[in-house]
Amino acid sequence: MPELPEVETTVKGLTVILNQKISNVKIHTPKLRFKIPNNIINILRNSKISNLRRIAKFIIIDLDTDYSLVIHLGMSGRLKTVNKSYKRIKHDHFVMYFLSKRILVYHDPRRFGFIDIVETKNLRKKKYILNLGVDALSPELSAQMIFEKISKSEVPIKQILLNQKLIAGIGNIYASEILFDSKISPLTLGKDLEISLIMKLIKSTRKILKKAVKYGGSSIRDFRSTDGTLGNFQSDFKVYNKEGKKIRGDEVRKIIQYGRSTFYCPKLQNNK
DNA sequence: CGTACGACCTGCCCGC
DNA sequence: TGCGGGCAGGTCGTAC
Repeated sequence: MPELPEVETTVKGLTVILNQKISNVKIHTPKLRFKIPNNIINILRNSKISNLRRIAKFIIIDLDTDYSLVIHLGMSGRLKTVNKSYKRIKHDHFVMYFLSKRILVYHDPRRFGFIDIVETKNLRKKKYILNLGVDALSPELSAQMIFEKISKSEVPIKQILLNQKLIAGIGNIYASEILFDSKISPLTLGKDLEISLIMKLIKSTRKILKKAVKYGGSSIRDFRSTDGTLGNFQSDFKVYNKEGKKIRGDEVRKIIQYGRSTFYCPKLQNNK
């Protein structure tokens, strides 16, 4: 998906609907990853958008009632905001119309994303939120805490970075980029990471993700923020999708870990 | 319990 | 040109 920076960029792009009143809602595809709740239309209609936020890779749209709309973009989900001239295209699954004539469209070819409506006070009790670890950009992310949680882990650090129960927000692209930046091999087992290396890893995590947010999300060549403009970070990938590229005398390699691609430089990423 | 892997989907790109 | 295979930003359920 959209990883943390793309979700953050999407949320920022949604400020155009802040305080706007929903006039109508259309569900064109009842089931995405999960079924869209039946009562969603009644709850959304005539309510106003009161707040927008991100929890890990989840988009939270708070209403001026007691409810919040939750959107996860899966692998290929996008939100676009358009004006009255909107023509529905393939994979536009869910559409919200505003009194202002602005329109919010959820578009998702693979339908791995989902849309939910929950009482705001119960949001943190939802399983998909409850199980999340500390946000990758939270100041509360500490090396000590991560060290304690992975000090017995036989799982390679690349896979650990993708575990949302530990650190939430990192996905497959930024995992490779973060490991390259911190000069840590993706193959290093959790139990073999000294605390000093974990500190380095956290530093790189903040550096890489903040930069990606600043540039408006990356990532994949066709990521667009809600107004349709492309993210700019793609030119900044050092290793992801760069198999064979030479970096300071080392060559980017592609390996498969747990069925997912990892890109890294074996000599540069030597944990020193 | 932690871990490993297939499943869920469509589209695109590559090689034959 | 067409077709089959493999791969793609994520996460969950199941089987050890």
